[in-house]
This record gives sequence, structure tokens and C-alpha cells, in this order.
Amino acid sequence: MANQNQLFAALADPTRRQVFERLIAGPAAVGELARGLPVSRPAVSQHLKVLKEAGLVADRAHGTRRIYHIDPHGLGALRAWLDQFWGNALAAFQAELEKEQEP
Amino acid sequence: MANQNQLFAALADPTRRQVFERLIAGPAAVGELARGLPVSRPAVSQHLKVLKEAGLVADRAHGTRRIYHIDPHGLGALRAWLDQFWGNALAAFQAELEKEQEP
DNA sequence: ACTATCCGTTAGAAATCACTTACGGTTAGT
DNA sequence: ACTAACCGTAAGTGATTTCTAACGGATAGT
Repeated sequence: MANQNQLFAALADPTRRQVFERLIAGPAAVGELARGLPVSRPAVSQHLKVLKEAGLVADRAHGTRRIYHIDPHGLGALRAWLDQFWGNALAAFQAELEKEQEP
Repeated sequence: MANQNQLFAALADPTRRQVFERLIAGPAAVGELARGLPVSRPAVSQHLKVLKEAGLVADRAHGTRRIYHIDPHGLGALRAWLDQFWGNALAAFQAELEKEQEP
């Protein structure tokens, strides 16, 4: 679970990113999330499934409602990917700039 | 150019991520990139277009070849997005953990 | 028990995406 | 000029995605 494909694909959808960012503000139930979005509740449910399989959110049953909250695993994996390339990417860009200034 | 949608959507495709990660190792022409991938050259060309519009790569004409290289704008935007939520996400998760231990 | 609320899943439709093939334009070399 | 190499774009196709509507299961309250 939570490979890079799932991770980036999950965050690629705008609605899904909106759901995720909303959950960072605090846990919420499916209905609450759907109320603030222009899509139906089942759609939100499906988005949450994708986010969950990517390791970005987790859920907990609370009565008849399911409370979703942030799962740090996903963001951690994303940060790890970014950190892996951040330094090298900047170095590569610098090298590119230098080559550009020698005719 | 380079809004979050384009950014995440660009990195969502595995082939596109492969192209991008290859370019971090150093600039390369389209044909070179295609040679190391299981897709055709036009496909790589289309992927590069998406990456370019997302601000992740840039190109420079060099003879008949177009040399693509990393553009730090894209990764910078990604890092900015991540930094914006990183602290809050961890805090939200911590708060969630505490609520879990009080029945 | 009965009812209302909340939710996940399924099925199907419309839209989007990634790919190949074919084509045309530009540059370097002879 | 002519040729060869390199590349972007257009057109078309099959697969994937996102959505809604409909259904069924589980829980809380009366």
C-alpha cells in the first residue's frame, strides 16, 4: 500500500485534493465533506477510498458515521520522494545554467 | 502556468515521472529519453509537453535536437504545497491520536 | 420492532488519458 | 540542392476515470 503511483494519482484529482486539505483542518464525516463540495456523497466516498489506499487518510467508525482523518504515512512518502530529488534537481539546474553562459 | 492541478497531474503518470527523474540525472534529448522507455518517441514528446506546462522541465534548441532539462519552478511549487500542510497535517494527526486514548 | 440516518458498493454513462501511426517542418552534412 | 536525422503535432483508438442514481447493510433513537 501507498506506492508512489497511488500517492501521486490520488493527489492528482482536484476534488480529492480538496477533501484531503479539508481533513488537515480536522477530522470529518463523509456527509460533512460532501456538503462542502459540488459532488454527491457517493463520489466523496469513492474519493476517500482512493485516498485511503494511498495512505493519505484513515477512518474510524463512530456510530453510524465514519470519521476520516489524516494519515501521515502518505505525506511522509511524498516528502521522502521530494527530498530524494530536491538537492539533485537544484544541482542539475545549476549545472545547466553554467553551460548556458559559455558560448 | 504551473498551477497545482497541472503539477500533480503531470507527476501522476508513471512514464512521465520516469522521464522527469531521468532528467534530474542530467539533460537529455527526446530520442535519448525514448530509447530508455517502452513507449514511442512521440509519446515521450507529449509527456514532455505536459511536464513543461507544469513547470517541471524546460527545453533548449541545440541543432536539430531539443535538449530538455529540469526546471526548478515545478518542484519548488510542490515543496511549497507540502510545506504548507506538513506541520498542520502532523498536528492534526497528533490531535487525533490523543482523542483515541480517551474513551 | 420500526424508522430515520449514515455510509459503502454496484452499474452504467460521459469525459479524459495515454498511446501509435502518419505527416510536415527544421537543421546539419555532403 | 539533396539527404538524413531529429522533433512536434494531428487523428484515431482502446483503456481508464469520475460522476450519478439505485440499492443494501449497519447503527441510534423512539
